[in-house]
Amino acid sequence: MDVLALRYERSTRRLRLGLHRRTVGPFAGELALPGVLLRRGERIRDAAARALAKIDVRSDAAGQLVTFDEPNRDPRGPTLSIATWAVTTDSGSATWQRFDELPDLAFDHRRIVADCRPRLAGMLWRDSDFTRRLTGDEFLATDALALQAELTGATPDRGNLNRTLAALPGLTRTDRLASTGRGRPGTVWAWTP
Amino acid sequence: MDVLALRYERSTRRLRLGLHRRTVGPFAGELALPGVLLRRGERIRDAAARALAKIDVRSDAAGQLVTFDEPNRDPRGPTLSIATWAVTTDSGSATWQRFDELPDLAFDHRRIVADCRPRLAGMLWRDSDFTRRLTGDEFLATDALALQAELTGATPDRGNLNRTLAALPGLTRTDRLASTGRGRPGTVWAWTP
DNA sequence: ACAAAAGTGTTAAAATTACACCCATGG
DNA sequence: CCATGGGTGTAATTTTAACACTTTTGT
Repeated sequence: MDVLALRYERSTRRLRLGLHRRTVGPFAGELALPGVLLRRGERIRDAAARALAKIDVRSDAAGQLVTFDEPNRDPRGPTLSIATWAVTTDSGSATWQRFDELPDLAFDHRRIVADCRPRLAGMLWRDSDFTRRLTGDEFLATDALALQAELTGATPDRGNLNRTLAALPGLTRTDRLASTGRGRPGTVWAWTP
Repeated sequence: MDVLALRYERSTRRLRLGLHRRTVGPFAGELALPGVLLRRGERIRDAAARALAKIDVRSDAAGQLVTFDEPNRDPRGPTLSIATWAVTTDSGSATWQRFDELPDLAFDHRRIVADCRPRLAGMLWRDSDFTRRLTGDEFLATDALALQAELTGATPDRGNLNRTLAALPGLTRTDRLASTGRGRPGTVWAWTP
């Protein structure tokens, strides 16, 4: 069970993946996705929470992405890996890296990330739970832009994204503005419930 | 590990799911998806083959759908279930039932099928491996129509489906016709490689 | 006034859907 | 010649994408 722990850093407008430096076992000293072996009868969600504890991060939710079953992925022997996502606001003890600046990772974790990134990108704006956790309760269109850019690797059109936001159920634009320094201040978007 | 074993019956133009009557354990006597417990280090594909052996069916390929982890799904204790699909032409020793005429099933298998059916429907025409196994090397547009109807529960528009087929890479319409009895004979579609 | 940042408007292209109409075969 | 099944044509609708233009702020 490996977790893609995501954290959106509002100040820098970067989306980062939480990595964990291994201390033991194979690939000791290298960075890896936080992961644990699934205990018999354990729920995926609980295992994800255990994995996140490795980087001192809390997150109450996680969703499953895919299951990898290549027998050679772990030199200790063949194991399944269920890849899951989680979103957090804690920075914990993790090393946080952007998707576009990923260092080498232990096991087949680069492959896992490469495989899961487009899935996460596809969930943005479509999976409201996922989306809302990433954006937080309130955000600016620029944050939305940054999130999509970080996930997909390409900056979307501002105008089109504004319309996407306007069409999202549960999301409304407030009449408040937020200034970031220079330039025209942006409108604050807020989730309803 | 549970397998949704699919079989397209050309003569009746029905898509059927292979079910297995349990002889032991909980739910003995009831119908269930063929499944096995994943052995340590076993590949999903191999486990699926073992499961299919329960209904005396061979199939060289399978793909994963989702993983279910509800702890109460099996009265023997909490177990994960990776749902996978497989397509076969053998009838084996299974009970074959249409999606729309599913009897009660053991465990949470009805839920699994309900959850996976739309996923399978979404794979049709998009996942060429899956699609090709269902249709066989050659088929008529009517078979395509039947497949989509059986998977989605609604008959699509014939004209639109014809165009969908025409746009599929690797698929070509031959100049051969096939008569089914009464009515105008249909054109044979064939996969290239 | 100008550059930077945010937002609106308009249009083009593509995909989805719906439906009317024409063709080929068996009785 | 007509019912049945198969196929083509056309148009409306919606989605996605692209790009030009306007507004608001700080310096």
